[in-house]
Amino acid sequence: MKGWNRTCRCAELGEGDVGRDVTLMGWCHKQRDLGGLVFVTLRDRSGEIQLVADESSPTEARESAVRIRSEFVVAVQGRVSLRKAPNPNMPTGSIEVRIDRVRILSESETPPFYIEEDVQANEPLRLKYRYLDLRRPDMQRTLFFRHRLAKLARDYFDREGFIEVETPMLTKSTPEGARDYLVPSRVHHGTFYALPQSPQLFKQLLMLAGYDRYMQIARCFRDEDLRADRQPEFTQIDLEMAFVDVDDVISVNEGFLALAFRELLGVEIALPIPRMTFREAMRRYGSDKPDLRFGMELVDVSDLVKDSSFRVFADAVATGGSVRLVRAEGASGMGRKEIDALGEFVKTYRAKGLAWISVEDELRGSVLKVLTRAEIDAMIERAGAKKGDVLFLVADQDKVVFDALGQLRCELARRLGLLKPGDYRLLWVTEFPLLEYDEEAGRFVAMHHPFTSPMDEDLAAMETDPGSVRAKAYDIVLNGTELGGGSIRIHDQTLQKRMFTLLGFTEEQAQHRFGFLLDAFRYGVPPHGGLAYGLDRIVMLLTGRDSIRDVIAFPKVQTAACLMTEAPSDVDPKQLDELGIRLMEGDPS
RNA sequence: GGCCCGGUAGUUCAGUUGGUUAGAAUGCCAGCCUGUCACGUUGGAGGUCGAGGGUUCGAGCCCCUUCCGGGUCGCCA
Repeated sequence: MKGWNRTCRCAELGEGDVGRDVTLMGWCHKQRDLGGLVFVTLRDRSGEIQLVADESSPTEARESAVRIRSEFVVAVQGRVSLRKAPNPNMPTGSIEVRIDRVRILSESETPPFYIEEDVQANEPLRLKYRYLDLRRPDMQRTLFFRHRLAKLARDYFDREGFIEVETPMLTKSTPEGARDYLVPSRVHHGTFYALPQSPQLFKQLLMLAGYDRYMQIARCFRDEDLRADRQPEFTQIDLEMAFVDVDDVISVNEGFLALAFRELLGVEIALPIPRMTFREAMRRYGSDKPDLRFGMELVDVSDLVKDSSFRVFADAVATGGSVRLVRAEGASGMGRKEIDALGEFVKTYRAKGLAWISVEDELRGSVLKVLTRAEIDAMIERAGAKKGDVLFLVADQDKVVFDALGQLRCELARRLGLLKPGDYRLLWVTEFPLLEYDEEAGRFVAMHHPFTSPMDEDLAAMETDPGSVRAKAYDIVLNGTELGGGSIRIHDQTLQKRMFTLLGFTEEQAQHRFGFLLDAFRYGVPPHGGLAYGLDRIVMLLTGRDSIRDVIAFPKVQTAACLMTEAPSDVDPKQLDELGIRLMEGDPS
């Protein structure tokens, strides 16, 4: 910098620095030329400070200051002074730097949107000019937060004896689970690498290789449709431990979570974190990731209406389903319009309808005429409903009832204002089913992945009643969002073979897909298990963002495109030739 | 793949029942201005109403198609 060395960042200066000569570098946030008196607000990642030039300033410096426009990059030298007119709304508002020398390091076109805290620009515009968006203080705070979380994870797990190992990004496609991103091989035409959906198999091999405790901040890829909380590439804090069972994994992670909440938020987490089995979570909350910040537990009223003349209820029970309700306390003020909207809401989860009973002096509701007074009174009593409450009922197969009411209770909590900021409820959900039946495939598929260990007490049922077998699998849930999940893995070859048989793989298929793992398992496998956190989601939740795009520096939009780089893009025909790829007619290029 | 919402100056938006030359705020440019910090003030420039087609004497507005963006269901072991 031709002899200029930055002495500090803008907002690191305070009243204690008055009289000090400093050199600052940053971006012009705003310039105000009052005619002979010029103010420039200089911004860097620490914050802002006001620069001032007037008649007593060197002419050259003042003339430069007049030329400065928004987002010019400038270096200034000057003396820190107390302001004549302090600005109490600005952290450095009591001081300013009287500039003696100015260097305009880079000019800037007028940016397409103003660089400020609560930007009003559309998201597509922000994403096209992400490098400008990232200048905004809230984006910078978020990325600093993310950095601190990642560093905290590395430091904590290092202290606990974990070592970080990088696993391949170009690896083998294992088409159980999400769709893979594929990378064509130039050397072997017609074959493809896959980008990893997770380092799952590699971390298991590291246990087998004797590394004992592994962690990695790992990028993962899944070629599935995006959501507000889902990106095609995302980051996991990935862990694996040898010679452990469920409690060991949970214990070391509770230490991490407590530390993270303390260091990043100043929040003390009471340990141990409560646990709930999958079965209980579904029964009470209709969800495998219940939000415990509020009550509104599901109430099963199947037995009360199984003989009802109202066929919708009776038939649901008769065909193996159920009728359940949630009680919305004090919701009787809701208008028809709002209740109808809730009906539409549950339909997105395949419920056919939403019945409701509003408990008032005179009952109101959609099922008053089709149910007997005794049936209604019995439900009100079981739900513990008082005047002012509304009961919402869904009758269907359990899967639909749980899904619809589980989501409805969260929606009601949002609408009724039951969610308080700063309230953090962590929960371990345990004993997930090992398998779930896939109607489309006509077979059982692994709920977690095919290497998840069944619970010891359920081993005998694997062949007789596969759907009932529970796994040594666990999720960590925060306020209704899954932060991470993991399992104890199968380390026994015989058991692994039984698992593959259950999943309908032939020996050949298993060998083709996971042969390297099965080979490895012949050479001495320690019992092992682990867990992976969604780093992006943790940052999202702890910084209170609604969109995962806000916690990723360069995210993709819903169509998996990057608006800044315009990826994906067509490529030079020569590149395709080298890869032995010919596009079908109608495709670009 | 389904459903819902959106696209108008650089930006954020308004635009009535289809009717004259499409507006506001802000930003930008120029002049003036010595304590501003949403500076003030005077003047000025700035539009492919996402794109294509249709209906009409006439379309930002109605219809069809399409592109782009958002939410969501399916999907995400």
